[in-house]
Amino acid sequence: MERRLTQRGRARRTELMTCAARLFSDQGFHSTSVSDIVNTLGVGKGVFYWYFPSKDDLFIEILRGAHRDLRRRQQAAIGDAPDPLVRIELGIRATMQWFHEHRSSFTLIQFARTDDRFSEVLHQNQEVAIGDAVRHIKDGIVAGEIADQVPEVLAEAVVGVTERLARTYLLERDDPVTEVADAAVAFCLNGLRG
Amino acid sequence: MERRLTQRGRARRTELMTCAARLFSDQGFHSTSVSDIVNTLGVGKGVFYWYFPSKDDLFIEILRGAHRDLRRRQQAAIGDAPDPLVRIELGIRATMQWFHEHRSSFTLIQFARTDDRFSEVLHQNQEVAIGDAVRHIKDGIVAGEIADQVPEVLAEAVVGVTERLARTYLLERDDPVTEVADAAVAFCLNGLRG
Amino acid sequence: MERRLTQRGRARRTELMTCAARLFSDQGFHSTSVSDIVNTLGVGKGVFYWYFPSKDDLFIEILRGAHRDLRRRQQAAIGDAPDPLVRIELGIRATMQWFHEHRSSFTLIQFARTDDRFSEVLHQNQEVAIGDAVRHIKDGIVAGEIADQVPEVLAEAVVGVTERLARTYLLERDDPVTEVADAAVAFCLNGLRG
Amino acid sequence: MERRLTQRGRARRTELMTCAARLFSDQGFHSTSVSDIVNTLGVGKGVFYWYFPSKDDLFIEILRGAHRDLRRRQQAAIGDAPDPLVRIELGIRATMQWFHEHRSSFTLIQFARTDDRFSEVLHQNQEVAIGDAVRHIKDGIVAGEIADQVPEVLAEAVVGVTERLARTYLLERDDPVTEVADAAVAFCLNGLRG
DNA sequence: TATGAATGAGTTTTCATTCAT
DNA sequence: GATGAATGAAAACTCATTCAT
Repeated sequence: MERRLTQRGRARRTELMTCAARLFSDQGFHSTSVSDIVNTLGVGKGVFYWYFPSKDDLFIEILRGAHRDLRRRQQAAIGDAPDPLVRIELGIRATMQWFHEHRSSFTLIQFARTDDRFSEVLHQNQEVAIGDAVRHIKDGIVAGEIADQVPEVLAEAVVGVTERLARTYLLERDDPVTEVADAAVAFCLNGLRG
Repeated sequence: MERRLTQRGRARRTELMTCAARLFSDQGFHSTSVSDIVNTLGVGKGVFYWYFPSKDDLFIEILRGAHRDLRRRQQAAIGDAPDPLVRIELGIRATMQWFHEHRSSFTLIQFARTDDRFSEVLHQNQEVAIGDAVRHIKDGIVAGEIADQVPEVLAEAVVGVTERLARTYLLERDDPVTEVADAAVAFCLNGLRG
Repeated sequence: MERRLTQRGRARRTELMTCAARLFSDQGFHSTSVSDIVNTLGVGKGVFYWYFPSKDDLFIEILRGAHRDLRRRQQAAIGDAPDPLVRIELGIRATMQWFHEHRSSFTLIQFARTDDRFSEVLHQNQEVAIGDAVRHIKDGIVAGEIADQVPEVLAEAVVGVTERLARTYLLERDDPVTEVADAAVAFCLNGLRG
Repeated sequence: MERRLTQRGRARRTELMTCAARLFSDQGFHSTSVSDIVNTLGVGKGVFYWYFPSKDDLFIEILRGAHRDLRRRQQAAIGDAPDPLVRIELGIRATMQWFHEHRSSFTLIQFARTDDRFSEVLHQNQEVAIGDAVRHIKDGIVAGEIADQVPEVLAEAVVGVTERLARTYLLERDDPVTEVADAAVAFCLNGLRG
């Protein structure tokens, strides 16, 4: 039941999502109750169900928002750079930067993968993301800059490196983003060139 | 409170762990209740708590067991191969093979990362695993076969590729292990050589 | 987490306390489950935990309330009677009367003493009660009406007599309060005079 | 089903009772499980049910034993002293001494009073104890040494003082027995003389 | 006698969701 | 729009007791 919200209503909604995202990533989705969320904001429980049909739906919206944001960032960074390898490099760097600025979203995405109810949502987004990378890789193969391997697999590998380094060095430690990005780019470009 | 278990007791315990691991990975940790586990085995609820102090503890034991097993497999595969790059390749292949045979454990590990109560356990094991890889990489650098980069970072990258490809192609799809392993090895060795 | 209760909420809360107190004293604390309480009132189980964080907390509140009430009664009865022995007599009589009207509270207090989780609460209150009596006794000693013994010990003795007679004759039998009070007063005043 | 026990069997039984009594008084009856008891002794659970039909029965036996022991002590102390007041004094002192040496039993008795399943057992014993005291008091009244009041009530008062002082000064604090006994005796004899 | 294994009803507590006001 | 109250199924865990060996 799509609600038509007033100005103030939209603010409330956003407030709820931000607060929930923080709690989810701090304490985990399961350990955060709807009560926790509304208590943190100091509002009644009805408020929550006025804006969201369920806790799951809220989480899904958060996920969708995060992915939308990340993708926007990647596209903005890549712009219209002509060289495929450069596009990939810019994509990796933008991703790192975004993970760095949105640690909590990162955690949420990791969790969502482990729960069937949410992994579905991720898949859609993942496919888009991988699809983007695949296009650049295909271009690179055509241009002879990238080894002639299955592009999807190469894309997955790049994503694997990026996420892993992000988790280890940006989340668990707090290393400088540029250095981590440098390392990811170096490893990936070598991996791609073959 | 360490219990002295009989032959039969040890069997039960193992039975519980196996059953729980399967359920956890099929339905998720939170969606699997202790009742589910004991009902699946057709035993009373007390049985569970005779062997494990809590659901969390059981899970932790499962995690520990899985990591122990994986590591044994890696070490067995690597044997005493002299060349660092070969060692790494053998490690990657063994890991892929193990992930393929123990999909459920793989899922559990992914989940464990998202919950503070369990991630701690993983960290200890991860450090061991990364440590293993780092040693080979250092050897490779000395031998001039691997680019002179921070060994830990390279190790993380290799693990990132391996896990990502395993998840996408072994779990979500059901592709042939050798091919997936080939791809991972190719990408990683290129990435390492720099 | 202090809740802001409405008129109706406060009524429910009181209802729960009254009902629980009765059940606890009739069947014992351990033999009364939270289910018993909510079923008796014909409400859902969540109601209980909306008003009290735990069964233990509820019991502690009941204890606190009882003691507060008893003390008010004693102070009202004593008023500003000038003579120390008279004050003590009025205190004993008020206590007897209160025990008579609140048999259930009496039972609860007896039980609370046997459990470490609750005895602590009692101690605080007991100290207040003994403190009251001690003051009168000191006055009595100064006035030469009471033997020059350790006031605290005398106070404890008076309390011992009062509680014991209350239990035996008011709870177990159902003797007339005034007679029991007369007996307690007589014995105590003689004991005090020395 | 009365068991005929071997020498060793009787020892085991006693061992169980002693151990249980200590645990019950330390942690409370309800908080001590049969498992706690057998684990403390390092034996299997079957042992318990070989010697006792149930946890309740064990507790009742402990209570009976304690009272039997206390009474023996009182009678031994009183001996054949001719004067009623002296007999009472000796009884009080013996009781204090016993409470001092058997704090744990004291705690158990207090608890037993709050549970219908056990209070019955106590009542039988209490009546015996009060009966003893009543006899002395009647003698004292006849001899003109004690005020002409209802003997049962006076006996209860004496018991009330004794138990209260024992609890406060022997259990909660750890005051010297003789002094506490002196105080109890003084207060009671004055109370009785009228 | 003794042990470890098993039972299962029962307990406290949580929490997503709904409802009356 | 918003609140506090209420629901009730379900979860984790306990424990006196019984049983097979």
